[in-house]
Amino acid sequence: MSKTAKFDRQQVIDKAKDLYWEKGFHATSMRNLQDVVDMRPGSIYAAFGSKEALFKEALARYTEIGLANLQDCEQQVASPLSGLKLFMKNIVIESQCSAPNGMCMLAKTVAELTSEHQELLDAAKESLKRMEAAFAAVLTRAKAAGELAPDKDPQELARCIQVQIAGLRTYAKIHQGEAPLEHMIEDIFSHYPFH
Amino acid sequence: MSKTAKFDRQQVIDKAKDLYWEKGFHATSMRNLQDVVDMRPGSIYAAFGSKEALFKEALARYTEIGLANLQDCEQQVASPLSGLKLFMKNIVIESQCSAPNGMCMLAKTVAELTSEHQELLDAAKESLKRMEAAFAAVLTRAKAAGELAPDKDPQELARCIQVQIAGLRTYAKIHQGEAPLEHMIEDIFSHYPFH
DNA sequence: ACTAGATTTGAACGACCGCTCAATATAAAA
DNA sequence: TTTTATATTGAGCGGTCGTTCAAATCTAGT
Repeated sequence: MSKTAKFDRQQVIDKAKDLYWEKGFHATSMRNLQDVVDMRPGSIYAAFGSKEALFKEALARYTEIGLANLQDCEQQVASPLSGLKLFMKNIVIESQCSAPNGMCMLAKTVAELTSEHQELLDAAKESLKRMEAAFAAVLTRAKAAGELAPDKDPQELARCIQVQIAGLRTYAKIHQGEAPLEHMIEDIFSHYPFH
Repeated sequence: MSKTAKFDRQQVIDKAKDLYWEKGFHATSMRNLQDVVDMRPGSIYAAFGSKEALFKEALARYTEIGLANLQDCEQQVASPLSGLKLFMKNIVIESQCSAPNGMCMLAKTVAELTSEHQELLDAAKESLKRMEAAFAAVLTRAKAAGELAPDKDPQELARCIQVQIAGLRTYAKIHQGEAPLEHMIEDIFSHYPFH
């Protein structure tokens, strides 16, 4: 054998993810990335291949973390529906200031990119569909636990959640802390189509 | 006096608006713009000053058209609330294919830009607030016309409309024609907080 | 200690970026 | 017709972009 890579691949992807998330694909330059991950261009290209390929890994990592967060929320409160509510509050309210960007990185990517970067666009859409499927799974468990009326359709409600999250995060970004976000989230769960 | 400008300023702004709307601020180069407006760099800079200044005019023009569309919708159906519904269907469903980009240009801008372009960011946020105020005005008229119960708050409903539009346009972009958008819009108006 | 095979380095490439300006063209006023 | 003020042109500026690659460096196996 010989020399082994000395950087931590996951840490590098995490840092790249945060920078891409903050600035978007086009506004992030490879030189910006070189600075935050503290690697020289040759090493980055040897490890990841291209700006696009690294972005794709960042999207995958972002999705992985999002799905894990959803599961964590459900376990923390030990009830599917209130777990989902906690998840929404976390990403809509808390991540407004704590995250690199108040917007969802996946939604941001779908908004930013065109068919010029079809592969990345498709990856982002795919991840958003996986998130929606995870919401539907939570809602199915909520139904089984009696938290949700038997006539409710998890797919339809998951769709609603997805729309609300995208809408609320955009709204939060526009109104920077002046919107009654908590109340708006509570309202979603206490009225049609949930109740 | 002397020579007068031979290009149509409004036409140029409209074309610039469509390109910026399609590709976003960072992915649109001045050379792309030179091509679509058929002007040489010197003329563009003499007329508009900078890439940012032209973008700002594009945002203003986009907002102007959006507000005019809302008024048109209200007049077409001669009823404030169904006018608002028509407006939502137009921008969420029709503009998916007919417009340069399925997303709202203002929301796209708020998602894309950082404090590095604070002036443009603020202009986009301001325009979104003007749109919300216009929704509130329509809803106030709806209340006066008895289309809306007297205890409803136009401000709160306008906020809801804004959230739904941002959410639905994002959702539509992800699911490219596979989402029951018409039904989802009808649902908003036939349930809480509207009914 | 040496070697072999992998990683790391950073100068530099061609392309494109936003933008400028001296030169040229044009049309209204004299 | 000449003058004069403005509009238009496009080559090209300094800089940054994503990316490459020969050389230097490092470490596991001998």
